[in-house]
Amino acid sequence: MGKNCINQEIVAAIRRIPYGTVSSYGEVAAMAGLPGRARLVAKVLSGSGEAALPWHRVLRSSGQIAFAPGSAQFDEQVRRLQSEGVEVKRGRVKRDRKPLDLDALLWAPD
DNA sequence: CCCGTGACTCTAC
DNA sequence: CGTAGAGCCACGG
Repeated sequence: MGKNCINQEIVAAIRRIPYGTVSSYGEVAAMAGLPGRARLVAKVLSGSGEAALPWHRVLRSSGQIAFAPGSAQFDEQVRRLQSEGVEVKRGRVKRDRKPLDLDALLWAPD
């Protein structure tokens, strides 16, 4: 039953996302000990059907909502996020990304 | 076994 | 910003 077990890990990770904050599919996967399995997280989420699960706190790595703008699910997610005080603009949540410049790092004179 | 299909992500241009 | 390509994994035809 490894598959079901993995499922639980993912669900557990999603439950750990604090109120009023957001995470990404990739992050959730990593939290569940499954680095690189973002698509699996999406799969699990699409079939969980658990009302209590804070699925709305999971976004793309870009901060963009994964659903198509205007769709019922999109609207629902925006509503839930806003109700938690999360600011959503054009289907996207502001979140800071690592502005790491690997190129400059590698080419650094020393 | 190959192929298409996703609530995905990263790098390049 | 936007598009493309490649990588990723699980499932069903």
